[in-house]
Amino acid sequence: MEYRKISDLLKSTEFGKEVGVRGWVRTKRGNKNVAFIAVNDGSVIHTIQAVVDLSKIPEETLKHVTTGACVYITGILAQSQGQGQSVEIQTTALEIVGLCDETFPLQKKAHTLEFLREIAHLRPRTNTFGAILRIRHHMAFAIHKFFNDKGFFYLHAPIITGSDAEGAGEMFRVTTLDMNNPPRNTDGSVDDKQDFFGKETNLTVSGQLQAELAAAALGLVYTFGPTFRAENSNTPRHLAEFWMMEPEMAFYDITANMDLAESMLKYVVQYALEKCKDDLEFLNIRAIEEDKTKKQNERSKTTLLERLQAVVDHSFKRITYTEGIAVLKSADKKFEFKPEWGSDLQKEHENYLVDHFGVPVIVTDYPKDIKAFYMKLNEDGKTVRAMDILFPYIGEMIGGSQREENYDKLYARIKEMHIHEESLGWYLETRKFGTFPHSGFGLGFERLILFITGMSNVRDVIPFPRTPKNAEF
RNA sequence: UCCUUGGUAGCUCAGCUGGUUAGAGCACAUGACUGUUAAUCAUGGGGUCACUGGUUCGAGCCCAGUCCGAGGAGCCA
Repeated sequence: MEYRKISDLLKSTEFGKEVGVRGWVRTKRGNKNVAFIAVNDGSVIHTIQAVVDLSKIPEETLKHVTTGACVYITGILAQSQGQGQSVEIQTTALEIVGLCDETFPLQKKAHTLEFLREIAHLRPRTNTFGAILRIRHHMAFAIHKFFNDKGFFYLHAPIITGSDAEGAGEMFRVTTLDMNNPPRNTDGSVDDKQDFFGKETNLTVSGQLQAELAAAALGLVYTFGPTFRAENSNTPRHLAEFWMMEPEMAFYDITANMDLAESMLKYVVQYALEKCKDDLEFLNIRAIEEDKTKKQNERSKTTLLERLQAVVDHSFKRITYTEGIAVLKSADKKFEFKPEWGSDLQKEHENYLVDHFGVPVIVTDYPKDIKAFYMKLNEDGKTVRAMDILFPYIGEMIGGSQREENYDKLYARIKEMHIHEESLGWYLETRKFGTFPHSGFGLGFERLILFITGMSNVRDVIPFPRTPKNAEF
């Protein structure tokens, strides 16, 4: 007898063969003659039904088959006599490996996502989170596959950084100093020279600058790893610890950059539609059910599966920031913030643009003053070669740019923006020694998963979310 | 961080204008039932009304503060 994955057994036609499954009980039903145990092992969203003849299995054993218990079940694979499933196991042996008493918080009913966040150590055992975690895996794999197939090299950017000038937000300090009694300089400031690295260090907020260094040697590279922002952001789209994927391409201009980003997104969405069918169908129904609880005007006009298919089928709309502002100004809608050339697009503006064009929108050529120092200046001297990809429900999915490769212009920009140039000497040297045109972008992985799964809070698409005032589990 | 909103049984929620012993469904326990599909039916146990203080003859309900959650905004991915 061989233990098998439920995903295999549900597809099997080896009726009459003895098989075994190992997993966790989702529900038990029955009467005094027969019991039905639904078992899930995580290999698929579905359960397999084990049929137990009560004259063969002691009642004492069956008593401990409770929701959440871990069981090993052996039996004969058979075509089901019931309606709900095609395959089932006629149980010959049943072993309770892990008891689960009535204090187990997951019940045979729907729970709110808020409650499940409080029991994040148990929520992978729900259908919803099982589906999300499987999809999350497949999406990470699809990203690696996409880039590998295109000849990119996966670069491991450092998690600990000594650079304090990346300008992407508040950082988490990394130190081994005694917080209660740190060594101090004569002026009272903390003496970082005595710290582990001999200087102030932090957790990375981006792997981009390191990726640029590697692109100057390997040509096409990407990073994919955890990223940390100590911002006090309390929104459904922000985490203090999230995963970011950042490709960096030598000899790509902004257009090639956009082409790559668009084809990558289409590739991974298509991959999900093909490889995560069962999970997506479950989440599709889940989203429809959830929608019914909302007010009429807040309900979505499309289903999750329709939105995913639409991304694959349609080209993204590409407009410049200046054109975008013009669209917003002529819009038949009152904005809380008036669209004005020079100020950043507000959430309501992004939403309007995406809604207006009905497809993901790539906005390019933003005013230089609202973008990062490393973006390439356009001939007009006012705008930079930035590109943001805006998605329905999500907002900014990708942010990228062509990089400024001219040493003098980049140096001037660093000065202009009062950035600590000493800590960026190594970065500037890429422009000094064989500088090259290049581009790249950053993709927030959780935001991608949000879009793919139809969930609405990033805290529900990462196993153990870290947010302000919350680092449980 | 700001604005809005919420915290009542293990879970989801009701609780009227401040008035007797705080309710329901699910879950759980016991029993019934010859194949169930979140099985069904009957019976039963289960409460620091987030916390602290105040107003009142009387507070789940009113007031103040604190903690925590959610939504929106900002920051961003």
